[in-house]
Amino acid sequence: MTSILMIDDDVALTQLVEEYLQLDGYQFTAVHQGPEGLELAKSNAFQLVLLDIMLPGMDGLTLLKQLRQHSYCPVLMLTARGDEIDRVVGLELGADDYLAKPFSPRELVARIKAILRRVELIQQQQQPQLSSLQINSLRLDSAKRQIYVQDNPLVLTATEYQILELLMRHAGDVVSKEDLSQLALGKRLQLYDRSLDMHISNIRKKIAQYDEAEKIQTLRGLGYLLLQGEH
Amino acid sequence: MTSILMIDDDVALTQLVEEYLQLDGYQFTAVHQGPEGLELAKSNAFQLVLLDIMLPGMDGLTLLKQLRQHSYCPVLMLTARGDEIDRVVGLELGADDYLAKPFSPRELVARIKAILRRVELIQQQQQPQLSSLQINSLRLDSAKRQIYVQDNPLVLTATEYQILELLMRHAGDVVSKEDLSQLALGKRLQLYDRSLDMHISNIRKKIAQYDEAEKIQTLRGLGYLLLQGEH
DNA sequence: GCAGTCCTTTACACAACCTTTACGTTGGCT
DNA sequence: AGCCAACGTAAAGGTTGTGTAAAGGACTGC
Repeated sequence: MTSILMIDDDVALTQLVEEYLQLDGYQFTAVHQGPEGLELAKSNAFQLVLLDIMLPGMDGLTLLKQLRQHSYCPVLMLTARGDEIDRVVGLELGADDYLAKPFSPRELVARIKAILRRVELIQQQQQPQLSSLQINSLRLDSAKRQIYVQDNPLVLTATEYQILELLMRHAGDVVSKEDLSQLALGKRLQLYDRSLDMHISNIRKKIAQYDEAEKIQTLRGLGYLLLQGEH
Repeated sequence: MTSILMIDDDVALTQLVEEYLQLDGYQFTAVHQGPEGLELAKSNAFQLVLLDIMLPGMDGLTLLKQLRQHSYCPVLMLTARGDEIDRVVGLELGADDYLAKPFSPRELVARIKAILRRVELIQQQQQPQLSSLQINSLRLDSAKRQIYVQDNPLVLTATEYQILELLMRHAGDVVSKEDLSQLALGKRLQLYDRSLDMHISNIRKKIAQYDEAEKIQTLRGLGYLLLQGEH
């Protein structure tokens, strides 16, 4: 059961959110005071915290800062103002995403799911994994931190290796650019940020040296995909 | 029981509407002051709000804006003028539909039903869904975001996938063009807007590559339909 | 300092995609 | 039958996301 904690002084809003999230099968708890919320969040009993920036008693950003001393529980920030500064500060303090009020329940649910999916991806990464993996003509040797194309070792930079390993470990599934950026580059994907595209381009070039057929597929608007099996 | 709130200072009109809506089995409440209406609407006790643009005490658009900070309760705007500007502003603020006064009670009821039906569709969308689904020779794998025709994977664009998934999840039911447009294209269907028709046409072509018999049926004036079972 | 390596940004080209236009067809209606 | 609105779809148009070369920074080791 996925439990979500909402810290917001707007009681009507928390009730609305509660209805929607329970429809989606989430366990929901709301508190309306900053200090109380901090205590609950620190308990690590929740998989996700929805945090209002404007709180009576304790500012949301302060709360987030204190929470981060104890817990890496994912946090989705909410704010009444479309305030860019809060946004930047919040993301720097370790918020996982940001949503401006007013928001639609649908949008909220979508953001929540995106965060939870990414957390799951990260946890998968951390679990003991196959140290060796063969995808078509690509072979991953994670002990040696080396990837081969038809037994030719690829000369990859650290970032390129991470991206390609991610794609290989999820071969057959689409991996979104947002996920790749957060997991391999360690930053959120910004509008007009092309650096991930460049890494993909470079990886493709290096693979093509040895195997013209082995391709990273592009799924426009969705992400990248390494096809499993025959093509 | 479906409850409808009407915010309009024209008492004669609210009484007229009350008669018609009660005939149709709706619970009806009318208030004639903006602030009072806002409070009631924020309570989320109503499934739909009929909102006059011209209000004493508080402008309808202002009211809508404030309501949207707390609630995504569907709103049908009413206005005395055939004012396009109000219309655009209102829809941007998140009104669900717009009706120019004077209107016929029949038209009003039709609009109300359309909104409620769509809200229900959206709520269905939000509920946990089967990740896999077979409709005749079509198979949906929503985890992989892929649809197969007789085990051949379809190459669909994001929009085409959304449309076909919607049709598959409501196989056996007619899905209106208005609903498809709002849910898959994210915009209201405009007069002479043929883009949805084009998407349907393209989807049909792609399905026909693999199965000539599998057809999306057209129900003239109603929408599209994917037939369940044998045809 | 300088060279080397790597990541990111910039800039432009291109391809994929969505929408509009235009014209043909269909089906319900009187 | 004849009309008209709704629909089918090819082709053109416009928009957006992606591919990639080249330049710009940041960092490291010498």
